[in-house]
Amino acid sequence: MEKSESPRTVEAVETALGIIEYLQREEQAGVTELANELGRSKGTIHSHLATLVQSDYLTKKGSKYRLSLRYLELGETVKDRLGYYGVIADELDDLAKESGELAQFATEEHGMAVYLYKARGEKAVESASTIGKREYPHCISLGKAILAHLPRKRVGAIIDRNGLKAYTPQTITTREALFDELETIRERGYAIDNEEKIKGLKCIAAPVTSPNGDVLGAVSVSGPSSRMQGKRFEEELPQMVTRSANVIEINIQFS
Amino acid sequence: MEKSESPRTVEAVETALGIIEYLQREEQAGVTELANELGRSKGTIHSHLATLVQSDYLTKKGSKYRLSLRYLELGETVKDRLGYYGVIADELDDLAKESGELAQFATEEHGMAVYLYKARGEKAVESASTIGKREYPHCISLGKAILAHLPRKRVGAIIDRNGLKAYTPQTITTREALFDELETIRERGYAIDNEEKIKGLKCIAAPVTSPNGDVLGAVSVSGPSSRMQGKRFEEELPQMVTRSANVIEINIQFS
DNA sequence: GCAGTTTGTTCGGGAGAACCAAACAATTAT
DNA sequence: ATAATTGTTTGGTTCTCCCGAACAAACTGC
Repeated sequence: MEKSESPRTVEAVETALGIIEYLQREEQAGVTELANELGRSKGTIHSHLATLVQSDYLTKKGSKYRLSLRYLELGETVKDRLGYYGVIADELDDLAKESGELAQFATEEHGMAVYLYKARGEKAVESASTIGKREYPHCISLGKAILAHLPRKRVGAIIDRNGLKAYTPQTITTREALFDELETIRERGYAIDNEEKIKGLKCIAAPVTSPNGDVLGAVSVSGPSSRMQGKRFEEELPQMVTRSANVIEINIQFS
Repeated sequence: MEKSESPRTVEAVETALGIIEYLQREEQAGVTELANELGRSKGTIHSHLATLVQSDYLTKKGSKYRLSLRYLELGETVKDRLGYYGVIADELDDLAKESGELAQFATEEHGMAVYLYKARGEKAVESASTIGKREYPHCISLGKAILAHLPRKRVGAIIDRNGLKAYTPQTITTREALFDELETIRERGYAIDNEEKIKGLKCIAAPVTSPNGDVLGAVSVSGPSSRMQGKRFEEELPQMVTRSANVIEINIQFS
C-alpha cells in the first residue's frame, strides 16, 4: 500500500513558495511580516526575496513586496495548453444567456475541482469563485459530476487526501453516501448540488468526457433555490446543461 | 554609483524557478532532460520536482512534468489587483472595432513592456504577443510611449539593463537617439513605431497616466504599413489612440 | 521475448550554502 | 529629537542541498 517513505523535498524551495502563497493572499508584505509568518529569520527571508525579485517573480515597491506580472504570462500559457479553452468559453456564454443563471466549468487537478471559466446570465447570482479557484469536489455539483467518472480507487484516494468537510446540513460527509451518490449521478447523467455547500444555492452539473472515456471536466448552472425547483429544475435546466456538455465534447474533437 | 555588492540569493530557489521557466517554454519534460538543461544532477532535480508537485505547482503525468493550473489562479489574482483591467478591456474592444486594427495595452515592469490586453479589429494583423508577454520597450510604440513619461535616470537604468538590440534597420540603437525620440514623443503626445521591430508593421501609441502624473501604461494600434499612411496615419489614428488613452484615464479614476 | 539502453528513483556522504543571530542602517513613530 | 520598528548586511555553524553511484523500471531494437 504505502510507498516506503515520502520522497525528499527541498526546504528552501518550500519557503520561497510560502512567500508566493502569502503574497497571493495578502497583496503586499515586508520582510519582518513574512519572517514571522513563515517562521524564518529576517536575513533568510531577505535573500529569498532578493532571489525572487531578481528572477522577476516579485516586485519591490519601497520596502514592500508583491507578486509580479509574470504570473499573467504563466496563467496564459497554462490556459493555452488546455487546448479547449475557447470552446468552453463560447458554449458557457451561450448557456448563461439561455438559462439566465451562472454557468461554470471546472476540471480536476490534485483531487480538487478547479474553476476554469464562468459566465453570468441575466439573473445570475454572485459567486466567490473565480478562474483558477480550487474547491473540494465532494460538496459541489461540478466536483461530483467529475468524481462520478473517475476510477473508484482514484476517488478513494481523493477522499483520503481531502476528507469530507461539512458546510451545511446537506453536505455528504460519509464515504458510502458519496459512492452511492456517484452511482446515482452516473445513472441519471448529471449531478445536483442541493444546498450542500451554500445554503439557498442549488446547482446542476454534467460531465464532459473525451472520446476515450476519461473526464475532462464538467459544466454547471447555479441559482437560488427559489428559482431552482419544479419542472425547471428537474427537466429544463438538466437538459440545457447536458446539451452544453455534449456540444463541448463534440467541439473539442474538431478543434 | 554601484551598491557595494549584489545581495545574497538562494541557489536552490533559482533551480526550482529554472524548472518552472523551462516548463513554460517546453510544455512537458522529464528528470533527465531537466537535469541536462539546468546543469544539475538527476537526483537533485528529482527532489525539486517532488517539492513542486507536492506544493501543487507542477503535475506529474506518467514520468513527465508540466505546469499545474495553479498559475491560472495566480494570474487572476495579479489581474484583479491591477484594478483597472476591466476598464482597459472595454475601451480597447471599442478601439479595435473603430479602427479595425489590432489594439493593445501594455505597462512597464522591471524595465520591460508587459502586454496586458489585446483586442482584434476587423482587419487586425496577427501578432505573436499574448497577455503577459514581455518585450523590450525601446523598439515598440507602447514601450516608447511609456519610457517618455518615466524619470530620465530610470530610463537610463533600463537601457543599461536591457541594451538597445536592433531588430530592423529602423530600430533605435543609441542612447542619444532614444532620448531625442522620447522628447519628440512628449511634445507630439504619442509615439510611433515605424517598422522598428517588425518589417512592414507600424504602430501608434499614447500613454495613460494617473492623476498624480506617473504613467500606468500605454494604448496602441498596429497595422500593416500599406494601411498606415497619409492622413489616416498622421491624424485619424493618432486621434483615436489618444482619445482612448484619455477615456481610460478618466474611467480609472471612477472605478 | 530477451539483452541493451535509457530514464526514473533511492541513498550515503561531503562540501557548501541556507539559516540564524546579532549588529548596523534607514525609516517611521512618538 | 528620541525611541521604536523595519530593512540590510555579515560572520559562523549546522544542516541540507547536491553529487555520484547503484538500483529499479520502462522502453528499444533485434
